[in-house]
Amino acid sequence: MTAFKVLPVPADAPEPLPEPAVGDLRLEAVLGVLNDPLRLGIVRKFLLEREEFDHSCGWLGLDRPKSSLTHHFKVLREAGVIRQRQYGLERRSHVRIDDLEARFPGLLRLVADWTPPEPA
Amino acid sequence: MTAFKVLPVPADAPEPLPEPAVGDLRLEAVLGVLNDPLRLGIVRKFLLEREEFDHSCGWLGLDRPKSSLTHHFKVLREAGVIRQRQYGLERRSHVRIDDLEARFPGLLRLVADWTPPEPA
DNA sequence: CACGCTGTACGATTGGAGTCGTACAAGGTT
DNA sequence: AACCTTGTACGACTCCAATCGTACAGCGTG
Repeated sequence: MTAFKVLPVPADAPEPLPEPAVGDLRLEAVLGVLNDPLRLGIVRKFLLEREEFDHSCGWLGLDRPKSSLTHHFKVLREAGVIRQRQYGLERRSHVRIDDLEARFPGLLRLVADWTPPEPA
Repeated sequence: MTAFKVLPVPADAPEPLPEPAVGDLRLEAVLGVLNDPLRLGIVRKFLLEREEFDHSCGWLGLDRPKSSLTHHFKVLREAGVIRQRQYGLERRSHVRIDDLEARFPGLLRLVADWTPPEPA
């Protein structure tokens, strides 16, 4: 039913970092977090190009300082859009596809179909 | 096909106020405008309780100063969420259901199903 | 024409979010 | 242990958006 690839979570995976429960997801919070082209691009790339279990912050290859990326990933996690786990050095993330699809069906489709604005 | 009631526009209706064309609607702009509980409530009420052709600003019965409401309606219009026409004294608005459904299918369903946060 | 009504325009204030530098913590590697 | 790598924490700065008061414009009615 879900149009996006959901990868299995290893049994020995670390606990996710603090995040809102599915029932606590708020539409206005999710939308308020997806109004930024940078974050929209992050979520979109996670949806379209996911191959392994999940990806570290640097996998995106964004040309921004690390402290900026930390900020955006934290914002996405606290709104309930992504889940983060600590794997040794790296903090890997993935989109909470099932949760978002359950609460806001169709929303991720819009994000995946989003076209970034002209860089010019 | 559209799940929302679309009322016909009278032939003698005034021209709409300046607004983005359908093709120019931007997801990040629309989401960025719907991240506010007040505006989310406005659009939701327009979707659920629409009976006449369209409604004036005061129809909502919101307990806010007029200058605040003017601001929010303008923001919604400039993002392409609502269309506004000047009818003599009143400026009446309606949600651009067809346009939004064409560009971002399913988005209005999420807004209509939205539950306002606890006022407590 | 004078008044009332709807809504705009403008400006001031406020709070919050994005951006990023620097310093630091924690795990891995050799 | 020394070092590298990944990412956090904190703080400062800037900028934008929300809020709203006041003054005004436009239309309709008596």
